[in-house]
Amino acid sequence: MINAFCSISSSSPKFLNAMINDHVRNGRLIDARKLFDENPHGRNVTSWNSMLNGYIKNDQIRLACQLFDEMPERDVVSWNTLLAGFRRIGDSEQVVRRFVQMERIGVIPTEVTFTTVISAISNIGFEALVQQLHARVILLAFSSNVFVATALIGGYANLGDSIDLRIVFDEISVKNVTSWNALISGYMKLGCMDEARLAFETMPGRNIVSWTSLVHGYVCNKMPDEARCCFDKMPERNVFSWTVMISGYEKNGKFVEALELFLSMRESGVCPNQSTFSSALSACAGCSSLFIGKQVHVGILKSGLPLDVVLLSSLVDMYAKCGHVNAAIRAFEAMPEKNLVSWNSTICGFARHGFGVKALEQFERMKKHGIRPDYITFVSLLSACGHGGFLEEGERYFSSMERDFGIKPRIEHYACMVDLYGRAGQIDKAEKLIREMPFEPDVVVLGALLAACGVHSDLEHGLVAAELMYKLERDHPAIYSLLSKIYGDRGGWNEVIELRKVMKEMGAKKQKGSSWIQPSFCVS
DNA sequence: CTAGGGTTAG
Repeated sequence: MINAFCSISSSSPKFLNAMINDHVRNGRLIDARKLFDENPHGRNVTSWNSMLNGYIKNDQIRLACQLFDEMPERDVVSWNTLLAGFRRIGDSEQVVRRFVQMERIGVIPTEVTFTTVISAISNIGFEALVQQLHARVILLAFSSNVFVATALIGGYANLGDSIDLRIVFDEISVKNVTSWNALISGYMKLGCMDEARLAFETMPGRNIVSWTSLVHGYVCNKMPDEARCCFDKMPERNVFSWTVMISGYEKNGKFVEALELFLSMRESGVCPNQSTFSSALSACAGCSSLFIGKQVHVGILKSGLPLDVVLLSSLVDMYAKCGHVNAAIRAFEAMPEKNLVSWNSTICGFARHGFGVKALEQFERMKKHGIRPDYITFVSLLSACGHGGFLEEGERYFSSMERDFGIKPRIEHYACMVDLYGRAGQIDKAEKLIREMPFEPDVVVLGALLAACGVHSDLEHGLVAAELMYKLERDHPAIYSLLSKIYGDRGGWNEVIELRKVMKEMGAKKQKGSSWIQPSFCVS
């Protein structure tokens, strides 16, 4: 009896494959491989495919590639599986490359192939391929396939094409909740609020993802109150829904609301994950709440979640922004692997708390570690130079960013430079920079110039700056407070009185400085 | 045996 069983298991590919799949489903990769190796004669393409899938589902893409190369024969499923593997790790380039390769050697793609490729390129970079793949989908009569069409909805959403988005959706012969959800997300991404709402209301059945997509859509369209209203109506919430709403408040600058909601989540019994904690830390960073930030930190440690790079960088950033620069550095040093973001956070932390020299030193360390700076690094560096009064260093960094690092200065960088020149009293240089920069000056740039004119009581340039600012934002308080300061300095009291009157009429008020009051609740 | 929708630091 036992012998009979053994002979079936080793000679029947069907049975062998079922066993391999069972192992893979339960994460027993080693057992699957052992079974696979022990039955060299009972294997067919499907066994190889199952093994390939096993590596991919267990995030062993390298081993998967190795196995793929060893395969004696490959069918379209082998290719589809490999493509899915690259998509899984977000390697769109490999997906496209392998897809082209497979076509070249004459493997006929299936609906699965298109679903995988289209959804992989929807992320970024190959958007132009969406229409071309769509054309092939039409020719092969795959348009009505719900999987293919759902992937195409995402593709057209990325292209900003709400018309084709709808056409693709209408082509689906049997729509399901996933395709409706893709439609909602797509419309929301393009800012088509009414269409998204209508789709949500008319769809036959909603699930938790539909609700979460709607909430997320409101968040992305800067409507946090609408989002909350929808969030409150949800029949059930999971960690995704909570995280979307918490990070939504955070992204819209409603930091206290974000933290209050984080507290409610803890009371609800739903466990936060790395994203949730990360968003909570950002909210603490946003409102400089060191008190809550520390408690969130403890919560992370107590949760036992793996500390990934994203989470640890949020932690560094929180401490840096809350002014606890030492803790930021300690958290940074404790990171097993550091990335650009965590380096940036430390440089930014030094810069904004007046440790200009340390910010520059940290930048040098970062370069020694072989990390390439990005535009954010330079914003921090230039602002460090501004706060420290390092005019020459600032000029040097500014000119090196494009020359040595290929980073085109953005308007933020020009604003830093205007600030730098302005503080040094070189208002003409600041003005020249503004005239020559390839952007229209914005409120930040003009604000820096106005501030400089105020500090140095430069009436002539101050008036010009104020006039420009007036065109952008006629009731910007900086205009009036700074002009009145300049006139006041020079004893032009009639002008000051006149200005005060105008300010009163417009309701402009001098911006008040205030300290951050810690919200008086606790997060355990 | 292979496929689609919702979160993530500066």
